[in-house]
Amino acid sequence: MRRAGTSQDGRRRATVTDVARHAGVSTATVSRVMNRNYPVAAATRERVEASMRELGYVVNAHARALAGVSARTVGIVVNEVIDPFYAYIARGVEREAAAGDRLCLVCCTQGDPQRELAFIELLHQRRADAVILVGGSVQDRDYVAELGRRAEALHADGSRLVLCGRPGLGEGAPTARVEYDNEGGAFAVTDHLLTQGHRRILYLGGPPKLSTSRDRLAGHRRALKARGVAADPALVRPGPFSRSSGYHRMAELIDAGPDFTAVFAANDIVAAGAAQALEEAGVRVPRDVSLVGYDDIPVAQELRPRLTTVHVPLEEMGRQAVRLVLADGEEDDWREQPTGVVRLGTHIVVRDSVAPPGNGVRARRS
Amino acid sequence: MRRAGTSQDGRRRATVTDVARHAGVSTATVSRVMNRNYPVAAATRERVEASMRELGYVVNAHARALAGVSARTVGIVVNEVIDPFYAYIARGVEREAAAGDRLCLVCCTQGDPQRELAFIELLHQRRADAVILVGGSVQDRDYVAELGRRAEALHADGSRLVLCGRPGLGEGAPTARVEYDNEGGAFAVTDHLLTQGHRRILYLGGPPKLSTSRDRLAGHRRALKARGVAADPALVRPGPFSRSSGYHRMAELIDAGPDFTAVFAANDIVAAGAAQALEEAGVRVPRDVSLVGYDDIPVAQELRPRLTTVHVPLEEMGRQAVRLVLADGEEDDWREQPTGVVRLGTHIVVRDSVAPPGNGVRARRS
DNA sequence: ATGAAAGCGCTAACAT
DNA sequence: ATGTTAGCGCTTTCAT
Repeated sequence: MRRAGTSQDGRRRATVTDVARHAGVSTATVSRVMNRNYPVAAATRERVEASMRELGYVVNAHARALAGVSARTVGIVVNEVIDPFYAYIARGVEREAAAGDRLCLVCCTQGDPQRELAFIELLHQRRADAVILVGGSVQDRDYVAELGRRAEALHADGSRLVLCGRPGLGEGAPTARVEYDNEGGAFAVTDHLLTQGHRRILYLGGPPKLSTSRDRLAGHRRALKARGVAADPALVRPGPFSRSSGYHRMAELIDAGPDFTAVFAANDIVAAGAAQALEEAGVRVPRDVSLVGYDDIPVAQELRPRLTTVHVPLEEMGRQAVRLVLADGEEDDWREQPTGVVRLGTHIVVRDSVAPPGNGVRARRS
Repeated sequence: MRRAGTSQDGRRRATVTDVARHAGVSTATVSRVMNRNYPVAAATRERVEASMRELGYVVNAHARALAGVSARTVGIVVNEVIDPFYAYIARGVEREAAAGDRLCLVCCTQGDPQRELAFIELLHQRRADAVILVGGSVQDRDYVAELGRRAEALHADGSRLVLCGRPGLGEGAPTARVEYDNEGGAFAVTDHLLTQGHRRILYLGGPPKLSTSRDRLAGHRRALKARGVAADPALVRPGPFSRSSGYHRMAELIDAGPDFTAVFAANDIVAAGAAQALEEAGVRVPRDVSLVGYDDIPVAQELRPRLTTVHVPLEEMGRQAVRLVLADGEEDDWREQPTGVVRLGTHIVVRDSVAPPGNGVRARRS
């Protein structure tokens, strides 16, 4: 390995010491010029800046961080950057971080909790100002306990674990949280279907262990109950949050499933898959069957008919996640408390995929 | 500001020294245990590891980097994380980086070249192993020269500037490059339209100063020329790479534009907007007018009719970008050379949005 | 307004 | 196999 400080062409890179010598000042002065946090004579400043330019000086962020300055970094851990749900949240985080003059370390777990833990560790090693965990997770007892320990460790180092769109870790854990009304959105959209007259609603759910899935299903059930509609277990079909899963589950159920006149897909991606299966089976939306999704990502507007769904303020969640723990300039007072929760609303957005019950899909077991 | 090394509860965080003392060994041994790069007696190792656990020791990546070890970080600079074009490339970068045990700093410029420069600087300060610039850019002379200087500076510090899907910086610049056959894809898809019998093809281009736009337009023109079809300037309409721009430009041209029987949108997003305008105007695709896009991002499969487009190996571009400059383990031989280029192919993917010329859209100026 | 010098936490010679 | 120690490049008291 190349020795530290030695460049490709063998010339050492410039350091504060070099700049100081070149400008005929001390390193302290150079530091003061860079950080503008202390008075420096205009002439001196000029000279130092000229030297920096001439030597092609680039400050070493690691040295700076080691000397006790914040690394100005926030870490964000998501399943998948290409999934719009995460991408929008990531955008919010990135923008708010950039506004606070910070850079963003993005980590993708691909849904693997072990990888999630590993990334938290890596971000802790880099002394990230905050570590933001995004999206639903398995709520396994041991896992939650382990996360609690990590939260503790981060907090002890002056950083913070932020849970964005996922449940808390229990009383003790020093985490901040950004929630959205997941259950409420599911309630609202189910109620919308009910209001149109639907009674047999097929629920194409998410992975059953994910907190997000559970909350949405809970909202759905509460809505049914509120209207006194019996919850038929045959109408609840959990599965992965993927387009292909939506497609396959839907195709299967059209072929040999229970009767239904409406479909509630637990997210828009699953809805897109379901829409294709419906289309291929010649089932017209919304004339024969109504369809709704969840999240309100762009695909909802591209589907035909355009998809009625639940809007989730994804980008805002990302922004709040960083704002919650990183107040720049202002007094630290209330932010010093280790836990803080922000709760954002969701709302239904009505488009063209819902109508009163039509022919529906009838059981036609072979 | 809280003093470095002092945690929330006032207890100092553990350092190698603490671990060493606790385990009754020297700091060197602790380091050797962590890095597994040197023999350590099994018993000693156990003891050290126990101490690390007990003290909740988390290595400080900055101290490590300062001591001369790579920061194991790659920087990626994109326009926008929620744009699938960039998101897929970012995914490739992230995965390849993770495979090489590195973390990924993601920066969004929102299309602003100044911000791009600022991010390059920030990534240099953090001593990223590589800085990957993604997507087309303005090829303004001064700007290219400035980028060249940054490439030089990075290279002098043992890092590398990688241009991913954008033109080189000229002979001298020590950059690596990942290209894709942008011009060729545009040629192929135009030729496809021509083969179907189209002669009046409306070209809904990208921003005229972007290299990506230029290359695509060039391919389009070459295809026309190859078939001896005159290039009508009225049929070339540049504009932003956005859905709304596609929508508005299309609507306007339907209303009061030149005749055409096919539309080539310079990317799928623009195509999605155009498709909506066509739909609203009652122009049927592909019966009345054929439509093609570029990039082959997921929306192409959601549109109805499904969009014929040009596939670009986005994720692979991202992977290659990091692979090109960061070979782990293997000999450095050929990678030592400051410049390297990888060129990836593109290919047309035929779906349902193209047919022989139909009624087309006729000029009906008000 | 500026300088001198003591760390920050780690790694890698160099010793033993 | 393990210990000693000299930096890595910066910030920040404490002097002046």
